Amino acid sequence: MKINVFIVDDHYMVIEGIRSLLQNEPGIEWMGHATNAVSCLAFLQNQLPDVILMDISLPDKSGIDLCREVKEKYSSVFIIGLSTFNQKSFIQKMMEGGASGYVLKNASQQELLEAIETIARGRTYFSNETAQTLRKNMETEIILTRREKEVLGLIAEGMTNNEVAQKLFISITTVDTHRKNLLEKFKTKNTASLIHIATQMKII
Amino acid sequence: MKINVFIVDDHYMVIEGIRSLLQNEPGIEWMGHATNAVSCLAFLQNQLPDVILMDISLPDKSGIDLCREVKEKYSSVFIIGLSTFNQKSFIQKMMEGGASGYVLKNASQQELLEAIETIARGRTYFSNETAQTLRKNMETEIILTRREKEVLGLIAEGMTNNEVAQKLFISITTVDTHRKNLLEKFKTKNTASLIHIATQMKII
DNA sequence: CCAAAAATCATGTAAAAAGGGGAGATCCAA
DNA sequence: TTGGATCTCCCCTTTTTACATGATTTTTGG
Repeated sequence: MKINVFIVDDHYMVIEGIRSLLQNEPGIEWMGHATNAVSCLAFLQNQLPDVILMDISLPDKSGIDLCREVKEKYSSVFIIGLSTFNQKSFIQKMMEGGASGYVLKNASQQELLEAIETIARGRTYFSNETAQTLRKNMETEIILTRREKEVLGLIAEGMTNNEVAQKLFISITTVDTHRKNLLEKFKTKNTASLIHIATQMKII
Repeated sequence: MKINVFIVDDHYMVIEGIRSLLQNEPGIEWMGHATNAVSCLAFLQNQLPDVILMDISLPDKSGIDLCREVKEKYSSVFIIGLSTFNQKSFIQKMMEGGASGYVLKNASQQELLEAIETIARGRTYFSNETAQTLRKNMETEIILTRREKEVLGLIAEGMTNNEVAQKLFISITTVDTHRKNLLEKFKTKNTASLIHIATQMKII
């Protein structure tokens, strides 16, 4: 029995690339593609693939959210995260959202096939580099609370504690506490490196 | 006469995607691909394409450097920058490196063809979004001096003025001056937003 | 419902950055 | 050779952060 594959990605070239890579594979049936979250969900109302290849960045919604949504509604589909970024925070989030694996866009045909076949069997798959990244950063994952993310974002925009406090209708000392906790979580000693790291990690 | 096209990109799927998009085009001859700068240069020693589609991020060398190098050696080839990032700094640098245009990876088949054909005729081409970005930021290009970049990098690492001064064997007040000038150039009012913007622009 | 996590607020001191203004030395290109 | 850009240095004041320590109130997940 063939594995029905669907892809969600806003990059035409990637869609074409994957289609081309999978076209002549006897074990795989290409069901089609979507370039955004909405049309993906629309498609799923009529047809259910076995495996969805899903980009983490989509125009209308993050792949992470879409992943969660799809898994809630259709728990039987298996999702493979797809991205050019080999970054822990994304992988982690995608997995939390219910993905079964993660493949980088520079994956070879073989790797891609392996991922699809492994995941269609209900197992998990990570491309080599990804697995490495996961292991390496597993213990250094930084989890922020909603409020901390909010404060961090405003600080990155150049706001002072005072301004953030006014914006969020809280005390300056509270903002200061959040800031301290952020410095603590990121193991940094000042705002400059905090913002630098957080920006690189695409948290802000 | 057919336009000979070559592609340099470390993402297999993108290569396949473009190949698939161009395969049945009568006016275009697919010459092959390279996944890194070295093999690209090796290829060019034997054969010279009319147009090279070049990713800005390659494993061994930045596309910007490769672009410059290729144009120096083979001034007759036209280069199209290829990227998922619609960011001014990249586009600008790629153009300075001698590229004739810039296309985003979510370009449609039509857009891609248009770009190749336009550029093969010696003209320049920008995808819609790209052109917009270019215009929008044309006047806001930020040029830093060597010393400023150096100081900026150290600040991003979490160093204080004092620490930077010791590291660079200069006075604290000098570092302070550089910092002030950086804030001025970036039109920011504190270090947090300075680092945020600079990091996003990949200056650090 | 209850414990844990998150968000809130406070006081006080020390350190660092922001903002303003001024100025000499060097190097490079027109 | 001269003017512009860059790098260097200094003083002073105010604002903002960093660090230490402690505590109360919501939220939230099991």
